[in-house]
Amino acid sequence: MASIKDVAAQAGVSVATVSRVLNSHPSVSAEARTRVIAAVDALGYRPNAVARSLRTAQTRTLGLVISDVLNPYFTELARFVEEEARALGYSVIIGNADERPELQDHHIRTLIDRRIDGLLVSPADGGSPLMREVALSGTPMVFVDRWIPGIDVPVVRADGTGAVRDLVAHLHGLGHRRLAIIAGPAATTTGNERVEAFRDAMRELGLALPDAYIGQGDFQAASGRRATEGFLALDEPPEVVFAADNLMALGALDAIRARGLRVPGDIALAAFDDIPWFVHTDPPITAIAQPTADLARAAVRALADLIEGRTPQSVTLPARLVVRRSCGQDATDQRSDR
Amino acid sequence: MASIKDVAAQAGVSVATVSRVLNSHPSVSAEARTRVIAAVDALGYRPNAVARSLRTAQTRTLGLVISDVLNPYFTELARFVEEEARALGYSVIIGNADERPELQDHHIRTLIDRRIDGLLVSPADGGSPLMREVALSGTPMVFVDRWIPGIDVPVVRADGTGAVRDLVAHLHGLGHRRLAIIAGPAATTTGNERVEAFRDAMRELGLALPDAYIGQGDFQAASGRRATEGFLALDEPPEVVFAADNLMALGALDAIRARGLRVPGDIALAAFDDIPWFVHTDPPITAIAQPTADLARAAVRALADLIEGRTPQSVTLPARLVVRRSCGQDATDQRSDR
DNA sequence: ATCATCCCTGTAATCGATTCCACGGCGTCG
DNA sequence: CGACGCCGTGGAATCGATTACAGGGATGAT
Repeated sequence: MASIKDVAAQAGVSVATVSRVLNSHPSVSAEARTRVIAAVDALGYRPNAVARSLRTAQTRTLGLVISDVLNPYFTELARFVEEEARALGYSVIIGNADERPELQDHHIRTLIDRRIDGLLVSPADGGSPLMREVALSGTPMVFVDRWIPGIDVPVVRADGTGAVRDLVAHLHGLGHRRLAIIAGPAATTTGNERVEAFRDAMRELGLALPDAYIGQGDFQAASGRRATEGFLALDEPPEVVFAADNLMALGALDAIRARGLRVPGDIALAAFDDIPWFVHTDPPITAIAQPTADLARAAVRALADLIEGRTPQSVTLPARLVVRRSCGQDATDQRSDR
Repeated sequence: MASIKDVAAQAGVSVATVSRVLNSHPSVSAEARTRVIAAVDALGYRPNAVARSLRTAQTRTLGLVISDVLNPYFTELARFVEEEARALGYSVIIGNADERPELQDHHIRTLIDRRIDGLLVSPADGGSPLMREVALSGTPMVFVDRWIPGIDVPVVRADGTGAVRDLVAHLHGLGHRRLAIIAGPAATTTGNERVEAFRDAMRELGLALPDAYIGQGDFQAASGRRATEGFLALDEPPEVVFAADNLMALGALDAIRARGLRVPGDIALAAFDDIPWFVHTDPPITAIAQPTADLARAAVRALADLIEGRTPQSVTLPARLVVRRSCGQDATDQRSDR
């Protein structure tokens, strides 16, 4: 593979001149410039990004560590993150933590070793020593979706409290009183916040949230199934199951089906995180939709700001309720499907 | 960030010795080794992967260019690719081509510029000049899922002909005679092969595949919707729509719903590529499942073989039919759901 | 004509690793 | 006792870029 030296030789100039042309430095004569350009495409020369990174101490690469790529919400987030990053001239390396803290640490390690310019993280846990160390070390870092209290980096996330309140009101309006939730891991902010928002919204309507109606999940489908089986085995099972993410909702649906029950006839179902498939499930599932594309864009921009020395903004965008048929029909509550 | 020089100074040895310790070179005295190790973790030193890559001319990184991350099939593929690569000591950089050839080229460009050790590609088109050039240049490269005729690199893919034949037989057994297909782009191998397999299987049963029953899609949901609308507008619409991937099946389902028709009562639906959501759609969708994890593993291994100087294997694994309810009930044809 | 200035260019240092080569010390063998 | 070989070590070259610095030539001003 041709190097800058070969180009210099071919063009009859020094490597410095070649470098200047490539970086469109002003002080190069028109003649030298054309000769260099000719040599560059005669040789099919492409600058070695590794060498360039070593010298300039920047890689124009962002690291994105997400909790679970197979979760459509995160897939979509990753896709928009890459899109915005590309628009700003960055590449993205995605690390999939699979909701496993040690895997998350592994990815952070290798990303730092590769000297990525900044890190976008949706933490799978409450924060490892490594994560604190990285944040303290001055590596530009932004939390997206989930964050870690006590680590002082910008956070870009959706606020679901309003939408959860809307959801609970919707359920209440349909006559449901016994509402259960499948929570995410307590170590994640989204795990806690969604339960709290749910509890608060219920309290406002004078409903209690007994412990038996709080299932412990881990944002994976299997845990949604287990938690739902637990609910269904109660003497007085809930009338509604609200899953704190889409995969657990899928598991819940499995468990309900396995019992031979029907949604929403026998039990209602709702989920946090809306995804295209929810339109096509049987029945279509009522969900709380996050503005994923906007979150991704804001997160990348905050990180780029941090990297390039500007002042980054923490951003919180509202999530919104999307009513479908999985909680029952309600003539006063019709909305568009997507 | 501490460099090897700092470690050398701290340990009172030369950088050469530090490097030897880090690479577990044999000829280092036990004493020097312990001093170096002490210095390394006193300083929290981590080798700079960029510098190392420059010197050794290898990055221990693979590039994966896929046609569409939002397609659950490719998401899953990517996830298993990363898993296997990690097991072999490689990182993965994913480039999402979004079924756009120019974006695919962009990603190949930047990956090559970053000097990835090898490239895993599921081409979105029939092959750009760039792709041919890269293949010829000796960059280790492997095609996965789709491939490009005339470019001589190992191919890891699933063979769907058997499964398609099973599907057509299943449909025939249910009494369906007018079968339509939504094809993928003609520039992709999977786009063509699936149509050919379908046509052949139909011919074997004495069924014709009129041109009007071949819809042209691009593996995206919207095209599945359009093609299906076309079918439904025919004087004699098909009894079955077979979508060549899961997203087009989703679009087909949309179009069928929009017409107020029911699956499978009014029209049957089947898809290539099975995904977890197909169990939960209304109705559950009959699909052809690829052994995604095995494909991913085989592809990474072939690429690693190529990189490390062993002889790589092209691999073709069989896909299999998974019957659900979207084509109608058939007592003789019951299988487990997943 | 002389000198300062500006423009263009090249030489060389540098980034942080790896690795070839040479060298000093010590043990072994004849 | 001398030669040889081996082991551990350090110096320095190298990978492919960027960039500070210096120098040469042309130009303009005085």
